[in-house]
Amino acid sequence: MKREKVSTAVIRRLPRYYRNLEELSEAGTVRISSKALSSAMGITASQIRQDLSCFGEFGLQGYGYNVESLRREIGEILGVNRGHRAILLGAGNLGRALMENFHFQSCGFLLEAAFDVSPALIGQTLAGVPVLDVAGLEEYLAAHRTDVAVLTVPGPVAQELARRLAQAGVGGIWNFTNIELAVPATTAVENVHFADSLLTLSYMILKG
Amino acid sequence: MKREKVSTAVIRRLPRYYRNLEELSEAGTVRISSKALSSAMGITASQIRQDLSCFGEFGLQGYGYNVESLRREIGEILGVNRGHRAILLGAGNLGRALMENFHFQSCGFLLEAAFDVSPALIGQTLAGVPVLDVAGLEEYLAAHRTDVAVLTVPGPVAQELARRLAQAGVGGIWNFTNIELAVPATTAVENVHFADSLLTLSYMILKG
DNA sequence: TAGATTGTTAATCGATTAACAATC
DNA sequence: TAGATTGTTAATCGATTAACAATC
Repeated sequence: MKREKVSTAVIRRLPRYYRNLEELSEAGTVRISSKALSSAMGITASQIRQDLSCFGEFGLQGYGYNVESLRREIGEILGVNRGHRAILLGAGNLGRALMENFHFQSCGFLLEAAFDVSPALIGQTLAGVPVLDVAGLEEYLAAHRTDVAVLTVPGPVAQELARRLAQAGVGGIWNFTNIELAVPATTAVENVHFADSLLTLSYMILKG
Repeated sequence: MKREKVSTAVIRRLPRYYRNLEELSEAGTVRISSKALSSAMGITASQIRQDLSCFGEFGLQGYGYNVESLRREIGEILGVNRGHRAILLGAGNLGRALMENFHFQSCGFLLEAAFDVSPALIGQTLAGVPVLDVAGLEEYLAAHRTDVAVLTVPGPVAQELARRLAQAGVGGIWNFTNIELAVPATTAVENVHFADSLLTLSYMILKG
Protein backbone atom coordinates (compact mmCIF):
# COMPACT_ATOMS: atom_id res chain seq x y z
CA MET A 1 0.00 0.00 0.00
CA LYS A 2 2.00 2.99 -1.26
CA ARG A 3 -0.58 5.58 -2.32
CA GLU A 4 1.90 8.38 -2.97
CA LYS A 5 1.11 9.72 -6.39
CA VAL A 6 -0.78 7.39 -8.68
CA SER A 7 -0.26 8.22 -12.34
CA THR A 8 -3.20 8.98 -14.60
CA ALA A 9 -2.14 6.07 -16.79
CA VAL A 10 -2.88 3.74 -13.88
CA ILE A 11 -6.10 5.50 -12.92
CA ARG A 12 -7.48 5.24 -16.45
CA ARG A 13 -6.92 1.50 -16.38
CA LEU A 14 -8.89 1.04 -13.17
CA PRO A 15 -12.32 1.29 -14.81
CA ARG A 16 -11.24 -1.31 -17.35
CA TYR A 17 -10.17 -3.67 -14.57
CA TYR A 18 -13.45 -3.00 -12.86
CA ARG A 19 -15.47 -3.73 -15.99
CA ASN A 20 -13.60 -6.94 -16.71
CA LEU A 21 -13.95 -8.12 -13.14
CA GLU A 22 -17.68 -7.39 -13.25
CA GLU A 23 -17.96 -9.60 -16.31
CA LEU A 24 -15.93 -12.37 -14.70
CA SER A 25 -17.99 -12.09 -11.56
CA GLU A 26 -21.25 -12.31 -13.50
CA ALA A 27 -19.89 -15.31 -15.36
CA GLY A 28 -19.36 -16.97 -11.99
CA THR A 29 -15.55 -17.00 -12.07
CA VAL A 30 -14.30 -17.14 -8.49
CA ARG A 31 -10.57 -16.64 -8.82
CA ILE A 32 -8.18 -15.31 -11.45
CA SER A 33 -4.43 -14.91 -11.75
CA SER A 34 -2.78 -11.78 -13.08
CA LYS A 35 -1.65 -13.93 -16.00
CA ALA A 36 -5.16 -15.01 -16.94
CA LEU A 37 -6.57 -11.51 -16.53
CA SER A 38 -3.73 -10.08 -18.57
CA SER A 39 -4.40 -12.31 -21.53
CA ALA A 40 -8.12 -11.53 -21.35
CA MET A 41 -7.38 -7.79 -21.38
CA GLY A 42 -4.41 -7.72 -23.71
CA ILE A 43 -1.92 -6.22 -21.27
CA THR A 44 0.96 -7.75 -19.32
CA ALA A 45 0.53 -9.57 -16.02
CA SER A 46 3.37 -7.51 -14.66
CA GLN A 47 1.47 -4.31 -15.34
CA ILE A 48 -1.61 -5.56 -13.57
CA ARG A 49 0.36 -6.48 -10.45
CA GLN A 50 2.27 -3.21 -10.60
CA ASP A 51 -0.97 -1.21 -10.99
CA LEU A 52 -2.75 -2.93 -8.12
CA SER A 53 0.25 -2.55 -5.85
CA CYS A 54 -0.36 1.21 -5.89
CA PHE A 55 -3.41 0.63 -3.74
CA GLY A 56 -2.74 -2.42 -1.63
CA GLU A 57 -2.14 -6.13 -1.59
CA PHE A 58 -5.22 -7.82 -2.96
CA GLY A 59 -3.79 -11.16 -4.08
CA LEU A 60 -2.59 -14.35 -2.52
CA GLN A 61 0.69 -16.01 -3.52
CA GLY A 62 0.18 -19.24 -5.39
CA TYR A 63 -3.54 -18.52 -5.78
CA GLY A 64 -4.17 -15.26 -7.59
CA TYR A 65 -7.04 -12.89 -6.85
CA ASN A 66 -10.55 -13.51 -5.66
CA VAL A 67 -12.61 -11.98 -8.47
CA GLU A 68 -15.44 -10.66 -6.38
CA SER A 69 -13.31 -9.17 -3.65
CA LEU A 70 -10.92 -7.54 -6.12
CA ARG A 71 -13.90 -6.09 -7.97
CA ARG A 72 -15.21 -4.68 -4.72
CA GLU A 73 -11.82 -3.24 -3.77
CA ILE A 74 -11.40 -1.48 -7.11
CA GLY A 75 -14.97 -0.22 -6.89
CA GLU A 76 -14.07 1.22 -3.50
CA ILE A 77 -10.99 2.94 -4.94
CA LEU A 78 -13.08 4.41 -7.77
CA GLY A 79 -15.73 5.53 -5.33
CA VAL A 80 -18.73 3.63 -6.68
CA ASN A 81 -20.18 3.29 -3.18
CA ARG A 82 -19.91 6.92 -2.22
CA GLY A 83 -23.44 7.78 -3.29
CA HIS A 84 -22.27 10.50 -5.62
CA ARG A 85 -24.89 13.05 -6.64
CA ALA A 86 -25.06 14.39 -10.17
CA ILE A 87 -26.99 16.98 -12.13
CA LEU A 88 -27.18 17.44 -15.87
CA LEU A 89 -27.06 20.74 -17.69
CA GLY A 90 -28.63 20.93 -21.12
CA ALA A 91 -31.53 18.57 -21.75
CA GLY A 92 -31.15 18.57 -25.52
CA ASN A 93 -30.71 15.47 -27.63
CA LEU A 94 -27.44 14.36 -26.11
CA GLY A 95 -28.48 15.21 -22.57
CA ARG A 96 -31.69 13.28 -22.95
CA ALA A 97 -29.89 10.34 -24.54
CA LEU A 98 -27.65 10.15 -21.48
CA MET A 99 -30.57 10.50 -19.09
CA GLU A 100 -32.53 7.77 -20.81
CA ASN A 101 -29.73 5.38 -21.74
CA PHE A 102 -26.75 5.81 -19.55
CA HIS A 103 -26.76 3.84 -16.35
CA PHE A 104 -25.57 6.38 -13.81
CA GLN A 105 -26.41 3.99 -11.02
CA SER A 106 -23.95 1.31 -12.08
CA CYS A 107 -21.21 3.93 -11.76
CA GLY A 108 -22.52 4.77 -8.31
CA PHE A 109 -24.10 8.05 -9.29
CA LEU A 110 -27.58 9.36 -8.64
CA LEU A 111 -28.83 11.80 -11.24
CA GLU A 112 -31.03 14.13 -9.26
CA ALA A 113 -31.94 16.98 -11.56
CA ALA A 114 -31.54 18.35 -15.04
CA PHE A 115 -31.39 22.02 -16.01
CA ASP A 116 -32.31 23.79 -19.21
CA VAL A 117 -33.31 27.19 -20.52
CA SER A 118 -36.19 26.04 -22.70
CA PRO A 119 -39.67 26.81 -21.24
CA ALA A 120 -40.93 23.78 -23.17
CA LEU A 121 -38.69 21.52 -21.10
CA ILE A 122 -38.69 23.20 -17.70
CA GLY A 123 -41.15 21.48 -15.40
CA GLN A 124 -41.12 18.23 -17.31
CA THR A 125 -39.79 14.96 -15.96
CA LEU A 126 -37.44 13.05 -18.25
CA ALA A 127 -36.41 9.52 -17.39
CA GLY A 128 -37.62 10.18 -13.87
CA VAL A 129 -35.52 13.31 -13.53
CA PRO A 130 -37.10 16.75 -13.09
CA VAL A 131 -36.03 19.48 -15.50
CA LEU A 132 -35.47 22.77 -13.71
CA ASP A 133 -34.77 26.31 -14.84
CA VAL A 134 -31.04 26.93 -15.10
CA ALA A 135 -31.70 30.37 -13.63
CA GLY A 136 -32.18 28.60 -10.31
CA LEU A 137 -28.90 26.70 -10.51
CA GLU A 138 -27.13 28.45 -7.63
CA GLU A 139 -30.18 28.15 -5.42
CA TYR A 140 -30.36 24.41 -6.13
CA LEU A 141 -26.64 23.88 -5.53
CA ALA A 142 -26.78 25.73 -2.24
CA ALA A 143 -29.47 23.32 -1.05
CA HIS A 144 -28.15 20.06 -2.56
CA ARG A 145 -24.62 18.74 -2.26
CA THR A 146 -23.63 17.99 -5.85
CA ASP A 147 -20.53 16.04 -6.77
CA VAL A 148 -20.66 16.07 -10.55
CA ALA A 149 -22.32 18.16 -13.24
CA VAL A 150 -22.84 16.62 -16.67
CA LEU A 151 -22.31 19.37 -19.21
CA THR A 152 -24.29 18.81 -22.41
CA VAL A 153 -25.00 22.40 -23.35
CA PRO A 154 -24.13 24.26 -26.57
CA GLY A 155 -20.48 25.33 -26.77
CA PRO A 156 -20.98 29.06 -26.41
CA VAL A 157 -22.49 28.83 -22.91
CA ALA A 158 -20.23 26.06 -21.60
CA GLN A 159 -17.41 28.12 -20.11
CA GLU A 160 -19.71 30.47 -18.23
CA LEU A 161 -21.69 27.57 -16.77
CA ALA A 162 -18.47 25.81 -15.80
CA ARG A 163 -17.43 28.93 -13.91
CA ARG A 164 -20.74 29.01 -12.04
CA LEU A 165 -20.52 25.32 -11.19
CA ALA A 166 -16.96 25.61 -9.89
CA GLN A 167 -17.89 28.73 -7.97
CA ALA A 168 -20.72 26.85 -6.28
CA GLY A 169 -18.33 24.09 -5.25
CA VAL A 170 -19.28 21.30 -7.62
CA GLY A 171 -16.48 18.73 -7.42
CA GLY A 172 -16.30 17.62 -11.03
CA ILE A 173 -17.56 18.41 -14.49
CA TRP A 174 -18.21 15.69 -17.05
CA ASN A 175 -17.70 17.79 -20.13
CA PHE A 176 -19.36 16.74 -23.40
CA THR A 177 -18.84 20.09 -25.13
CA ASN A 178 -15.93 20.66 -27.46
CA ILE A 179 -14.68 23.50 -25.30
CA GLU A 180 -11.57 23.18 -23.13
CA LEU A 181 -12.93 24.47 -19.87
CA ALA A 182 -10.88 26.70 -17.60
CA VAL A 183 -11.84 26.08 -13.98
CA PRO A 184 -9.98 26.26 -10.65
CA ALA A 185 -8.06 23.14 -9.64
CA THR A 186 -10.64 22.40 -6.96
CA THR A 187 -13.04 21.27 -9.68
CA ALA A 188 -12.01 18.26 -11.76
CA VAL A 189 -12.86 18.11 -15.45
CA GLU A 190 -13.24 14.93 -17.46
CA ASN A 191 -13.65 15.52 -21.17
CA VAL A 192 -15.58 13.43 -23.64
CA HIS A 193 -14.47 15.01 -26.89
CA PHE A 194 -16.37 13.21 -29.64
CA ALA A 195 -14.61 15.06 -32.43
CA ASP A 196 -11.13 14.29 -31.08
CA SER A 197 -12.10 10.65 -30.81
CA LEU A 198 -13.44 10.45 -34.37
CA LEU A 199 -10.42 12.28 -35.78
CA THR A 200 -8.14 9.78 -34.04
CA LEU A 201 -10.07 7.00 -35.74
CA SER A 202 -9.82 8.89 -39.01
CA TYR A 203 -6.03 8.84 -38.65
CA MET A 204 -5.98 5.16 -37.72
CA ILE A 205 -7.88 4.01 -40.79
CA LEU A 206 -5.47 5.88 -43.04
CA LYS A 207 -2.56 3.87 -41.58
CA GLY A 208 -3.02 0.30 -40.21
CA MET B 1 9.89 14.29 -41.88
CA LYS B 2 10.51 11.02 -40.05
CA ARG B 3 7.19 9.19 -40.22
CA GLU B 4 8.55 5.90 -38.84
CA LYS B 5 6.29 4.94 -36.02
CA VAL B 6 4.26 7.74 -34.50
CA SER B 7 3.18 6.95 -30.94
CA THR B 8 -0.47 7.00 -29.96
CA ALA B 9 0.37 9.69 -27.40
CA VAL B 10 1.30 11.99 -30.27
CA ILE B 11 -1.65 10.98 -32.43
CA ARG B 12 -4.12 11.70 -29.66
CA ARG B 13 -2.75 15.20 -29.35
CA LEU B 14 -3.22 15.97 -33.04
CA PRO B 15 -6.98 16.58 -32.80
CA ARG B 16 -6.34 19.01 -29.94
CA TYR B 17 -3.81 20.91 -32.01
CA TYR B 18 -6.29 20.94 -34.85
CA ARG B 19 -9.09 22.26 -32.65
CA ASN B 20 -6.93 24.99 -31.15
CA LEU B 21 -5.66 26.04 -34.55
CA GLU B 22 -9.23 26.22 -35.85
CA GLU B 23 -10.09 28.56 -33.01
CA LEU B 24 -7.04 30.70 -33.64
CA SER B 25 -7.81 30.76 -37.33
CA GLU B 26 -11.39 31.82 -36.73
CA ALA B 27 -10.16 34.50 -34.36
CA GLY B 28 -8.07 35.83 -37.23
CA THR B 29 -4.67 34.98 -35.76
CA VAL B 30 -2.19 34.65 -38.61
CA ARG B 31 0.95 33.33 -36.94
CA ILE B 32 1.82 31.62 -33.70
CA SER B 33 4.99 30.38 -32.04
CA SER B 34 5.27 27.02 -30.34
CA LYS B 35 5.72 28.98 -27.12
CA ALA B 36 2.46 30.89 -27.48
CA LEU B 37 0.53 27.79 -28.54
CA SER B 38 2.01 25.84 -25.66
CA SER B 39 0.83 28.32 -23.06
CA ALA B 40 -2.63 28.38 -24.63
CA MET B 41 -2.84 24.59 -24.50
CA GLY B 42 -1.06 23.95 -21.24
CA ILE B 43 1.74 21.80 -22.64
CA THR B 44 5.41 22.54 -23.34
CA ALA B 45 6.65 24.24 -26.48
CA SER B 46 9.24 21.52 -26.77
CA GLN B 47 6.54 18.88 -26.99
CA ILE B 48 4.70 20.73 -29.72
CA ARG B 49 7.84 21.03 -31.84
CA GLN B 50 8.73 17.42 -31.15
CA ASP B 51 5.24 16.23 -32.06
CA LEU B 52 5.07 18.18 -35.30
CA SER B 53 8.52 17.01 -36.33
CA CYS B 54 7.09 13.50 -36.67
CA PHE B 55 5.28 14.66 -39.78
CA GLY B 56 7.37 17.36 -41.35
CA GLU B 57 8.78 20.85 -41.01
CA PHE B 58 5.89 23.24 -40.81
CA GLY B 59 7.52 26.22 -39.11
CA LEU B 60 9.93 28.95 -39.97
CA GLN B 61 12.89 29.88 -37.76
CA GLY B 62 12.49 33.21 -36.08
CA TYR B 63 8.83 33.39 -37.11
CA GLY B 64 6.84 30.44 -35.81
CA TYR B 65 3.99 28.79 -37.64
CA ASN B 66 1.40 30.14 -40.01
CA VAL B 67 -1.84 29.26 -38.23
CA GLU B 68 -3.93 28.52 -41.27
CA SER B 69 -1.35 26.45 -43.10
CA LEU B 70 -0.48 24.44 -39.97
CA ARG B 71 -4.18 23.81 -39.42
CA ARG B 72 -4.50 22.58 -42.98
CA GLU B 73 -1.42 20.37 -42.68
CA ILE B 74 -2.68 18.71 -39.50
CA GLY B 75 -6.10 18.30 -41.07
CA GLU B 76 -4.38 16.54 -43.94
CA ILE B 77 -2.53 14.21 -41.54
CA LEU B 78 -5.80 13.42 -39.76
CA GLY B 79 -7.55 12.82 -43.04
CA VAL B 80 -10.31 15.41 -42.80
CA ASN B 81 -10.24 15.92 -46.56
CA ARG B 82 -10.48 12.30 -47.51
CA GLY B 83 -14.24 12.32 -47.88
CA HIS B 84 -14.66 9.52 -45.37
CA ARG B 85 -17.99 7.70 -45.51
CA ALA B 86 -19.75 6.58 -42.37
CA ILE B 87 -22.80 4.61 -41.37
CA LEU B 88 -24.46 4.36 -37.99
CA LEU B 89 -25.78 1.20 -36.39
CA GLY B 90 -28.51 1.53 -33.79
CA ALA B 91 -30.81 4.53 -34.18
CA GLY B 92 -31.86 4.61 -30.54
CA ASN B 93 -31.52 7.62 -28.29
CA LEU B 94 -27.78 7.88 -28.43
CA GLY B 95 -27.60 7.13 -32.14
CA ARG B 96 -30.19 9.76 -32.88
CA ALA B 97 -28.48 12.30 -30.63
CA LEU B 98 -25.29 11.82 -32.63
CA MET B 99 -27.11 12.05 -35.93
CA GLU B 100 -28.89 15.22 -34.94
CA ASN B 101 -26.17 16.96 -32.93
CA PHE B 102 -22.76 15.76 -33.91
CA HIS B 103 -21.17 17.54 -36.80
CA PHE B 104 -19.73 14.67 -38.81
CA GLN B 105 -18.90 17.05 -41.62
CA SER B 106 -16.45 19.14 -39.61
CA CYS B 107 -14.48 15.94 -39.00
CA GLY B 108 -14.57 15.27 -42.72
CA PHE B 109 -17.14 12.50 -42.54
CA LEU B 110 -20.30 11.99 -44.50
CA LEU B 111 -22.95 10.02 -42.64
CA GLU B 112 -24.73 8.17 -45.40
CA ALA B 113 -27.05 5.71 -43.73
CA ALA B 114 -28.29 4.44 -40.40
CA PHE B 115 -29.35 0.89 -39.61
CA ASP B 116 -31.76 -0.49 -37.06
CA VAL B 117 -33.93 -3.50 -36.37
CA SER B 118 -37.08 -1.63 -35.37
CA PRO B 119 -39.82 -1.65 -38.03
CA ALA B 120 -41.00 1.66 -36.59
CA LEU B 121 -37.69 3.27 -37.57
CA ILE B 122 -36.82 1.48 -40.79
CA GLY B 123 -37.79 3.61 -43.77
CA GLN B 124 -37.74 6.86 -41.84
CA THR B 125 -35.29 9.66 -42.44
CA LEU B 126 -33.57 11.09 -39.37
CA ALA B 127 -31.52 14.26 -39.64
CA GLY B 128 -31.47 13.73 -43.37
CA VAL B 129 -30.15 10.19 -43.04
CA PRO B 130 -32.22 7.19 -44.19
CA VAL B 131 -32.76 4.40 -41.67
CA LEU B 132 -32.34 0.98 -43.28
CA ASP B 133 -32.95 -2.57 -42.14
CA VAL B 134 -29.83 -4.03 -40.54
CA ALA B 135 -30.68 -7.27 -42.29
CA GLY B 136 -29.49 -5.60 -45.47
CA LEU B 137 -26.16 -4.48 -44.00
CA GLU B 138 -23.92 -6.71 -46.11
CA GLU B 139 -25.78 -5.82 -49.26
CA TYR B 140 -25.33 -2.12 -48.50
CA LEU B 141 -21.64 -2.47 -47.67
CA ALA B 142 -21.00 -4.40 -50.87
CA ALA B 143 -22.44 -1.49 -52.84
CA HIS B 144 -21.04 1.44 -50.80
CA ARG B 145 -17.44 1.88 -49.73
CA THR B 146 -17.69 2.56 -45.99
CA ASP B 147 -14.78 3.79 -43.92
CA VAL B 148 -16.32 3.95 -40.46
CA ALA B 149 -19.29 2.43 -38.66
CA VAL B 150 -20.66 4.19 -35.60
CA LEU B 151 -21.75 1.51 -33.17
CA THR B 152 -24.58 2.65 -30.90
CA VAL B 153 -26.40 -0.64 -30.47
CA PRO B 154 -27.22 -2.49 -27.24
CA GLY B 155 -24.24 -4.37 -25.77
CA PRO B 156 -25.43 -7.90 -26.45
CA VAL B 157 -25.46 -7.49 -30.25
CA ALA B 158 -22.32 -5.35 -30.51
CA GLN B 159 -19.71 -8.08 -30.93
CA GLU B 160 -21.61 -9.91 -33.63
CA LEU B 161 -22.18 -6.71 -35.59
CA ALA B 162 -18.52 -5.78 -35.22
CA ARG B 163 -17.62 -9.14 -36.73
CA ARG B 164 -19.92 -8.55 -39.69
CA LEU B 165 -18.55 -5.03 -40.23
CA ALA B 166 -14.93 -6.20 -40.14
CA GLN B 167 -15.80 -9.10 -42.41
CA ALA B 168 -17.29 -6.69 -44.93
CA GLY B 169 -14.10 -4.62 -44.88
CA VAL B 170 -15.19 -1.58 -42.90
CA GLY B 171 -12.01 0.26 -41.94
CA GLY B 172 -12.92 1.46 -38.48
CA ILE B 173 -15.51 1.14 -35.76
CA TRP B 174 -16.42 4.06 -33.52
CA ASN B 175 -17.58 2.04 -30.54
CA PHE B 176 -20.05 3.58 -28.08
CA THR B 177 -20.98 0.29 -26.44
CA ASN B 178 -19.35 -0.83 -23.23
CA ILE B 179 -18.08 -3.99 -24.91
CA GLU B 180 -14.42 -4.48 -25.75
CA LEU B 181 -14.72 -5.57 -29.34
CA ALA B 182 -12.56 -8.32 -30.79
CA VAL B 183 -11.94 -7.67 -34.46
CA PRO B 184 -9.09 -8.41 -36.89
CA ALA B 185 -6.27 -5.86 -36.98
CA THR B 186 -7.43 -4.67 -40.39
CA THR B 187 -10.33 -2.90 -38.68
CA ALA B 188 -9.47 -0.11 -36.25
CA VAL B 189 -11.55 0.39 -33.12
CA GLU B 190 -11.92 3.66 -31.26
CA ASN B 191 -13.81 3.36 -27.99
CA VAL B 192 -15.97 5.96 -26.33
CA HIS B 193 -16.52 4.30 -22.97
CA PHE B 194 -18.83 6.61 -21.03
CA ALA B 195 -18.70 4.53 -17.87
CA ASP B 196 -14.90 4.42 -17.81
CA SER B 197 -14.83 8.16 -18.25
CA LEU B 198 -17.29 8.83 -15.44
CA LEU B 199 -15.51 6.42 -13.10
CA THR B 200 -12.25 8.24 -13.76
CA LEU B 201 -13.98 11.46 -12.77
CA SER B 202 -15.38 9.71 -9.72
CA TYR B 203 -11.83 8.86 -8.66
CA MET B 204 -10.60 12.38 -9.33
CA ILE B 205 -13.18 14.09 -7.15
CA LEU B 206 -12.25 11.82 -4.25
CA LYS B 207 -8.63 13.06 -4.46
CA GLY B 208 -7.51 16.53 -5.61
C1' DT C 1 5.77 -30.96 -0.17
C1' DA C 2 5.97 -29.04 -5.00
C1' DG C 3 3.88 -25.84 -8.02
C1' DA C 4 1.96 -21.56 -8.67
C1' DT C 5 1.66 -16.88 -8.22
C1' DT C 6 2.10 -12.87 -5.69
C1' DG C 7 4.38 -8.06 -4.49
C1' DT C 8 8.42 -5.66 -5.32
C1' DT C 9 12.93 -4.48 -6.90
C1' DA C 10 15.80 -3.84 -10.90
C1' DA C 11 16.26 -3.30 -15.93
C1' DT C 12 14.44 -1.61 -20.04
C1' DC C 13 12.02 1.05 -22.82
C1' DG C 14 9.68 5.17 -24.39
C1' DA C 15 8.10 9.77 -23.89
C1' DT C 16 8.89 14.40 -22.30
C1' DT C 17 11.83 18.22 -21.49
C1' DA C 18 15.96 20.95 -22.05
C1' DA C 19 19.55 22.77 -24.74
C1' DC C 20 21.43 24.65 -28.79
C1' DA C 21 23.17 25.19 -33.48
C1' DA C 22 20.93 26.67 -37.64
C1' DT C 23 18.66 30.33 -39.80
C1' DC C 24 14.83 33.31 -40.93
C1' DT D 1 22.15 43.08 -38.31
C1' DA D 2 20.07 41.42 -33.83
C1' DG D 3 16.32 38.92 -31.98
C1' DA D 4 13.40 35.22 -32.29
C1' DT D 5 12.22 30.73 -32.98
C1' DT D 6 12.65 26.60 -35.34
C1' DG D 7 14.05 21.38 -35.80
C1' DT D 8 16.82 18.14 -33.62
C1' DT D 9 20.01 16.03 -30.54
C1' DA D 10 20.95 14.94 -25.80
C1' DA D 11 19.37 14.53 -20.97
C1' DT D 12 15.85 13.50 -17.90
C1' DC D 13 12.03 11.61 -16.33
C1' DG D 14 8.39 8.23 -15.94
C1' DA D 15 6.10 4.08 -17.20
C1' DT D 16 6.35 -0.69 -18.60
C1' DT D 17 8.42 -5.11 -18.42
C1' DA D 18 11.31 -8.67 -16.50
C1' DA D 19 13.12 -11.16 -12.78
C1' DC D 20 12.89 -13.26 -8.41
C1' DA D 21 12.59 -13.99 -3.43
C1' DA D 22 8.68 -14.73 -0.47
C1' DT D 23 5.03 -17.69 0.51
C1' DC D 24 0.47 -19.69 -0.04
